[in-house]
Amino acid sequence: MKISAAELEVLSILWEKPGIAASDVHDALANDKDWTSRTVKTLLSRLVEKGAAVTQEDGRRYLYFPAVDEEAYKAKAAGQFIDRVFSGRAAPLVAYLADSRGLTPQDIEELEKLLGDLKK
Amino acid sequence: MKISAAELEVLSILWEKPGIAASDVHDALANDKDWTSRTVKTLLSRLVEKGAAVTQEDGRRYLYFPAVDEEAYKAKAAGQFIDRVFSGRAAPLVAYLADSRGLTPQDIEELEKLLGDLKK
DNA sequence: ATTGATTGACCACAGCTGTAGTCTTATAAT
DNA sequence: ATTATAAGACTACAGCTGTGGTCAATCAAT
Repeated sequence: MKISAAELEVLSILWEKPGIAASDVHDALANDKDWTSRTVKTLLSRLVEKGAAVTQEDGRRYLYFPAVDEEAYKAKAAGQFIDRVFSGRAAPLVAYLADSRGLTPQDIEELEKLLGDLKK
Repeated sequence: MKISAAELEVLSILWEKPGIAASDVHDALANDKDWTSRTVKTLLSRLVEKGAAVTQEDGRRYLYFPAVDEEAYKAKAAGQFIDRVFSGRAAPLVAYLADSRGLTPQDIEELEKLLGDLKK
C-alpha cells in the first residue's frame, strides 16, 4: 500500500472530512495545490484502486472515505522513514529537526511531557 | 536534488567510506541488498548525474565520493518528511514513533538530554 | 427543450525508479 | 598469447507519478 506524496495530500483531506465529494476535495486543496479538478479526481481514483479509499454513491457522484487508518499509516510511515534515512535510530532524527527547523518552545515542552510519560 | 530510496542506500555507503570503488560498494551492500553489481553501478551513475556524488579516476576504474553533505541532506529530508506527513509538527512524529516502535530507554535518555540542551 | 457545466470513465505522456542486459575495452591468469 | 573476467558506457523496459485531456451522460438553468 504505497501512497505517493500527491496521493497523501488527498488522503489527508479524506481523513479530515470523510465522505466528501471530489469537487469538495478540490476546493479543500485549492489553497495549497494548484491542481485542476481532473488531477484531483485522478488521485482519488488511484487511492481507490490502491484500496486506500472507498466510495459510496450519492446520486450521480461519489463520496469518498478513507480506507486506511490515519494513526496506523502515519506510524508506519514514520518507522519506514527512520529506517530509510536514520538507520532506525529515532533520537538523531529529533536532533536534526532541532537543528534544521528549530523546534518551538511549545514543541520542546510537548516532547518533554511525552518523554516523561514514556518513562513510566 | 531528489534522491530515491535505492540511491540513498548507495549514497550512505559513500558517506561511510568516501573514495570507494563500485565493486566495493556492491560488497558493502551485499548483506542487505540483493542487487547485482550492474544495478549498483547504475545507481552510482545516477547519483553522479544528479550531482550527489563525484568520481575520481583510479586506473581503469572510478572511486566514488559523496558530493552532498550528510548532515544537511538528512536535516532537509527530515523537514520534508514532517511537512508531508505531519503537517510540519515534530512532536506528533515522536509520539507516533514511541507508539509504533517503542523508543528504547536509551533513546529516551538521549532525547531528554537533547531537550535539556535545547532549552538553554 | 436547449444548453452549459459537472461527473465519472477512460486515455495520455514524459520523467523517475528499480532492476538489470549488452558491448567494448582492458587486465589478470594461465 | 589466449582467454575469462571486470570496468565503465550505453541501452532497456515496465511500473509508478505528476499532471492533466477527452468523451459520453446527466443535471441545472434558462
